[in-house]
Amino acid sequence: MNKITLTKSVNHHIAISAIMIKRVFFKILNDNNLDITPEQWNVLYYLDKSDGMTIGELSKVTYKDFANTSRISQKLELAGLISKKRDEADKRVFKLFITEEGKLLNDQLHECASKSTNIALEGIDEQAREIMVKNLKQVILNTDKFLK
Amino acid sequence: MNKITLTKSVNHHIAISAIMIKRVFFKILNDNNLDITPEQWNVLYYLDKSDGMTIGELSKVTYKDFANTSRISQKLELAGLISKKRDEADKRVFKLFITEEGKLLNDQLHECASKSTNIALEGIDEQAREIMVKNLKQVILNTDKFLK
DNA sequence: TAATTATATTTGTCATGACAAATATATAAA
DNA sequence: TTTATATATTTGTCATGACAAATATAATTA
Repeated sequence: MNKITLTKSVNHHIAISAIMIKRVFFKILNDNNLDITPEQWNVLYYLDKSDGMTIGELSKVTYKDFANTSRISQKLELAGLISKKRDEADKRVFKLFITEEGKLLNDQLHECASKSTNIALEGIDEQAREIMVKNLKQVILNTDKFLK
Repeated sequence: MNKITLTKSVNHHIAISAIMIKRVFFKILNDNNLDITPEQWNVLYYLDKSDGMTIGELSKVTYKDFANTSRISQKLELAGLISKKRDEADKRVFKLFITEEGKLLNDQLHECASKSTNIALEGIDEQAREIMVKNLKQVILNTDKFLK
């Protein structure tokens, strides 16, 4: 039987890279006394771009399930970074809005994200980065298709 | 201020790819009625290659902390897939050994891992895969250095 | 209209990741 | 030798991810 070799496996290196990048981001957030997680930032990021998204819409763009997005939103609301409003037309739906405080924090978080990108990608030139994104998009497409 | 654009961010695509790949692997495990997680497999994988590793050694190679490795090992032991033996020379240390049952399962898991690789990397040729691994290794190196 | 089905969100449970604190044993220093 | 320090592992807590079940409201069908 053919055994996988992790030291050569793309999948494995993606997994480890993801963990390490998250750890770096965590550390930077911590060093800046920002009490928020990368996942929570993700939600802030999208709301800052298009305010009023629903939990469901956010779930799709963040590739998380409803349950997690729901809980992350609860925490952000509790922290005063977003507000939840029930949709009048469809009362099942919640729309989420970023608060002023959320916007301020979001700007700081962009700085942190930028820093962690610089750290992670040091020594990898622009062209190589673009190719990485292209191939990773392909991976996401492939896996998405399989899971449908 | 310069804001990040997630649709172009390498970091972001690594994170999403990692989640999606794990989900695919999970599904394949499930479809094959294999009651194990990708992380647990990771430990089995290493023990199958070099039996008798300690929790600490495993932590290093799997990029997890001692706490998680400890708990993952507990579950594997409970499932009869590995056994833990205290080191005679240094009684703080536990050495882990894969059982026959663990070896059998490990072979099946290699099949599943192979399947999920094929799914994730469809349409990406061998050369591109090698470049991906090379660049991801660089990311791991960079982040590792920063976290030291 | 009443019953059924679909959709949006929430809650519960378990595994994992981060991190701090606790425990046990080794090693080094006074 | 006693004390202090370092190392290996475990346990506790909280956030997140997967997944199933529950709840509320809409939309569809009989």
